[in-house]
Amino acid sequence: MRWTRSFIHTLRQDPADAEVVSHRLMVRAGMISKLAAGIYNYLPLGLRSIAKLERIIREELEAAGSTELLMPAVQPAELWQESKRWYQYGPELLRIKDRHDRDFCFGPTHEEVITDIVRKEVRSYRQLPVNLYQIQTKFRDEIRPRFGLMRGREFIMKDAYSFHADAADLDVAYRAMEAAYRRIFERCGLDYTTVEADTGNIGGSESHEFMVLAGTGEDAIMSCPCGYGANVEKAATGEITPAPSWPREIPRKPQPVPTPGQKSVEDVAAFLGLHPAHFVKTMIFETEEELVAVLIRGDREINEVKLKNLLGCDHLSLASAEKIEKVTGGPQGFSGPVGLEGARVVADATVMALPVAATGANAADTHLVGVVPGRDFQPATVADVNLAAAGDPCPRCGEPMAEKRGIEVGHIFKLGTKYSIPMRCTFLDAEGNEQPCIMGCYGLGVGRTVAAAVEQNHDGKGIVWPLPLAPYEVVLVMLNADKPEVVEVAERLYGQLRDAGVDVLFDDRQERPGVKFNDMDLIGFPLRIVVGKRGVDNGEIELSLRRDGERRSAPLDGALTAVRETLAGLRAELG
RNA sequence: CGGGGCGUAGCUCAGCCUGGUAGAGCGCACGGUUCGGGACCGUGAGGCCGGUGGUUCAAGUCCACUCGCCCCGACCA
Repeated sequence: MRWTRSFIHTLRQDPADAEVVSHRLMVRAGMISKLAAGIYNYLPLGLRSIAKLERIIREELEAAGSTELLMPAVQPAELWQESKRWYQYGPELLRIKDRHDRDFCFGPTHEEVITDIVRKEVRSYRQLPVNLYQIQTKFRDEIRPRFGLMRGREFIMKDAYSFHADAADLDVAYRAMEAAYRRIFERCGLDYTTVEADTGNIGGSESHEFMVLAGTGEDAIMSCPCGYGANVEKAATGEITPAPSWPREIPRKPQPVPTPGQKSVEDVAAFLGLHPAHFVKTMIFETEEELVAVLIRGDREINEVKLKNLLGCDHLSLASAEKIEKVTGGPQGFSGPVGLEGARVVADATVMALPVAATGANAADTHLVGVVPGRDFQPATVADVNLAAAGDPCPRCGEPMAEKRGIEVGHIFKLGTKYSIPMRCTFLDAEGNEQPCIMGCYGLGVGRTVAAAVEQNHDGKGIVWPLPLAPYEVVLVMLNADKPEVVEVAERLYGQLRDAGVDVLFDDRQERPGVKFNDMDLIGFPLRIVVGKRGVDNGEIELSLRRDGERRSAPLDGALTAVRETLAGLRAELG
């Protein structure tokens, strides 16, 4: 492709509305442009990177036994009512009406549609398993779209769904898809990790996320050199370091002490000469049906996702000051478990491990010191609702874990029968019994993966594309485009490269060298070839890699060979 | 949904406080000089100052409403 025939428009200045690197650089490089909040145009350069990723995805999924289909973006409400998600999804689901006033939605995901497709066809266990995927535009009306393609409202996603006669067969497909995902991200040249994940709203038994590691990632993940990795929402820990020993005597019963105006654990601890870990922090949550007092050690935080799963509720939030006062009898900031009767008490294991503690007294400006868990209060439930933090011991090997940030680019689930039962997607087994299909689903954010690649591969000048995702692998830069001898050489070389099947963009613009070089650095083509008057006079061209910028000359008549060798070298690095 | 900010030329922004003929840089067009790391000189085109309604002799500027966009938050007792 010739630059002058393509549609490539770089920006000299950063767009005012772009915050993160990938968004900024992709807009500046002319790969995407914004149409509305969270909705982007994929311009020719951007689309090429997307298409390259899609090709890799297709190859690996087909190899893993999945078959492509394409489902409608617009879906009838009836299906979503069958699965009950029509009522569970909030405003994130874009609902629309047709001219007959019938309800539809723009699909944020396709479990309902695929289940409908499969239930209409599958009758017998002999027809299973089924494994289908699509690459398609989805829409989720996010509360706050941001970060360009990283978190748009409209986005391209690969989603796959599998249907099985039993859990063992689902496991086979799950492992195959997991392996396919690994190959996909490896082939893209991305540094990634997998983590155990919470199954969230989609539900199911087992789930893994694929995270591209980048300091700017939205998700916190805990990882251990031993190989354990988990989303912080799900992460377990080994035994947490015990609190320092109690610096005074343990009374026979809790002693109230005045703590005027001291609400936060840190403040009260300092005020009383104790360590935050000596405290039981009591937080009152409310769900759709009850109030719950949750106890956590004072130096720890509550993991609300764990808590939500434990309570099995749909809604979870901190209770208002009024409700706290009503249920505890004391103001916010002075709650404690001793004598608390208005709410179910859930204690984290770290609390029960405390030999003695300080807590709120459920009375204004008062705390209790010398509270012995199990003696002075008895929680209804003891569970792990602790939020893992950097340095906590790994649940598998006990070594300290690190907290890293990642960009979630893939998420696979064992769904089980969450959709097949309500939607009656069933088959007859070998004994003639009707059984629900066991399902898996497998998502991969296409645009987000490309954005993550930029997030992970850039420098001060622009993008540094990994070869497999670069919009073009090679850019041929013609300098001195007003010199006929240069034009002749450049045109001939471009023809050779094109005929040889090299993925090349020919910068045939009449621009000053500085402008061209800066554009190339900004867009980040892996291999740059420069043809200019200086080189032509010497019978040479210049090659350089974007990632190191080192230039080397090659004889003009050996140019094609040099390009091929360089590309072969880059491919070999990817394995 | 709450809080904050911003909407002025294709892009990045000034002008608004203190009302009085619409600005800069970049980009674009033309001419000239330059030409291997975002050149220089000259000339020029380009704006219902997001929209609506007020106040006023007069509104980009003040007021109200509205739409759009961005940021923070929507949890830590």
